Amino acid sequence: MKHEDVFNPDCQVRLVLDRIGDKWSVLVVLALRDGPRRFTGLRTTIGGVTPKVLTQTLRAMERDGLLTRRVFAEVPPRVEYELTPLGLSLHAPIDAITDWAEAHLDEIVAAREATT
Amino acid sequence: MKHEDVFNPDCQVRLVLDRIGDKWSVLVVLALRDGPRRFTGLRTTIGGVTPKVLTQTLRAMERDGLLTRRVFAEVPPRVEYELTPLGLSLHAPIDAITDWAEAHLDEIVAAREATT
DNA sequence: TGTCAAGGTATCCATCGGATACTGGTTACT
DNA sequence: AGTAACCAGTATCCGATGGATACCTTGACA
Repeated sequence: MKHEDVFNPDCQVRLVLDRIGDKWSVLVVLALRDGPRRFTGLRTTIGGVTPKVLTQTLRAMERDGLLTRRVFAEVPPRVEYELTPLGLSLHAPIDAITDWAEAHLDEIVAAREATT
Repeated sequence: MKHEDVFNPDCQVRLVLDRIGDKWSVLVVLALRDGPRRFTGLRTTIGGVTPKVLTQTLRAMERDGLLTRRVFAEVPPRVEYELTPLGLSLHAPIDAITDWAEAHLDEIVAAREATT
């Protein structure tokens, strides 16, 4: 089964693309690259994300088995997020994209400004 | 400049990620893999996209230099979309993602259903 | 006269992302 | 005793965005 049927809206590869294509998931994976992080740490590291949306993103990624959420019964509360092996394996494709983005950034910016 | 500053909301890599992360752009690139296509061809090939959104996607990709739009002065009208070399170069990272998606699909679906 | 083709717009509505404010339990400080 | 701080989120509201549906144009043809 090659990805010819990616064009089918019910194709499950589409489900995965939508998750990866999510605005914040990629950044969460990058932020967790070097080990577990806490909610506020993620929030301040990833610039521009609001707590509501970060929570939604983390919950969705947890549902999909990309990361684990561990709650410590302490005060003040502590919650640690950590990538699962599945989540870690995302680094390869994500690196492919960020590398591409860095390599071709100027072309895109140039094209965009040419039509201004 | 490594992608440490991807976390900065003003980082331009983020701009590119948002474009790639767009729900339909990836599918457009895949649909144009084998050469130019016409609007209706894209529309029917890519399941579930409405004309308005497809137009928005194509216009944005054109602005960013990922594809060209060629209008033939005929009746009925003919418009062909074709990837630029820049757009073609996207296939490498996109393949990395779709391959990952196909490889880990069942894990994700299993995780998702485990919490149902 | 009416219909069809292709490549879109126009219009409307639902959903989602984002901004801001607030909560709760405990410990530390005054 | 009172109060501020800490952390991980909710609660609420609003504007932007995505999607569904209907419609437009022009020329050939029945």
